[in-house]
Amino acid sequence: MDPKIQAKFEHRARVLKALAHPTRLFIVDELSRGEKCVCELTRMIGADVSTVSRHLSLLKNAGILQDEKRGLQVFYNLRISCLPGFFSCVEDVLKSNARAQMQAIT
Amino acid sequence: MDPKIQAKFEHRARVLKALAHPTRLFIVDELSRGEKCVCELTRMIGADVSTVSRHLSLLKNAGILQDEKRGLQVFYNLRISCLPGFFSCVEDVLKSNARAQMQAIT
DNA sequence: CTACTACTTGGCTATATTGCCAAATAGCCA
DNA sequence: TGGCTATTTGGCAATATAGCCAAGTAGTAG
Repeated sequence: MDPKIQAKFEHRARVLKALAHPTRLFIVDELSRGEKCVCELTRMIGADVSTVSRHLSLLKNAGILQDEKRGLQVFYNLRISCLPGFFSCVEDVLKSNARAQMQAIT
Repeated sequence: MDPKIQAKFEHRARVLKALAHPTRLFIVDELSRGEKCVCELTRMIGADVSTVSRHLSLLKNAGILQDEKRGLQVFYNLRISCLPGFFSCVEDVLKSNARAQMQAIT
C-alpha cells in the first residue's frame, strides 16, 4: 500500500481507537452535555479514579478532549462538536444488525 | 453505571473497534467504491491472505460488511452507506489536531 | 478422480490494552 | 508547616489483537 495512503488511514484509526471503548464513549456522551471534573465522571462510571484518568488522557492525546485545571479539580470537555452526527452512523449499523437478527429468528 | 446504558455503549464500542484499524479503514474506503473480492483486496493491501480474510470477517461480524460467494471468489461489500459523513467528523479531529500542532510550533 | 485456485481457520508468538493498587504530584486551607 | 483532596503516573497481571505459516474447506476444470 502507498505509504501516504497508509498514513492517512493510520491517523483515522488512531482517532477511532481512542473512541472504541464503552467507558470512553460514555465519557464523550456525558461531556457532550457540558464539562465535568474527573471526580464526577469517576462517580458516574464506578471504576478506579486512576482508570478513569487514563481513559481521559487517552482521549485528550487523540485530540478529542481538552482539560482545564481549576483549583484542585481538572475539568474535561469536548474539543469537537460533530459527535452526534458521527454516532448516528454507528446507530445505523446497530439498527441494521438488529433487523438482520430479527429476520434470522423469524 | 446503569447496565442498560452500559450495554448501549458496549454495542457502539464494538462497531468502532471493528473500524479502528488502518487496514480495515482502507477496506471500508475501497468498498465504498464498489464490491471487491478477497484476492483483489489482498493484492492492494500487500499482507498475507489469511490476515486480510480475518479483517474481513471481523468487519462482517460487526455488521459493516456483507459477503457473497460467486464461484471460487468471495465478494465483499458495504452494508451501510453513511460512512463518508461518519469520517468527516474524524477528519475534523485530525484537522483540529494539526492546527493545534502548528500553534505549538510557531 | 486429481489438480488447482480462492478463501477460511487453527495454532502460535509478539505486542497492545485494560484495570487495579500503590506511590507521586499539585493545590488548598488550617 | 502539615494535613487533606483531586488527579496523574509507575508497575504489574490478565486479556485482547494482529500477524504469519500451515492446514483445512470449497468450488472449478481437466
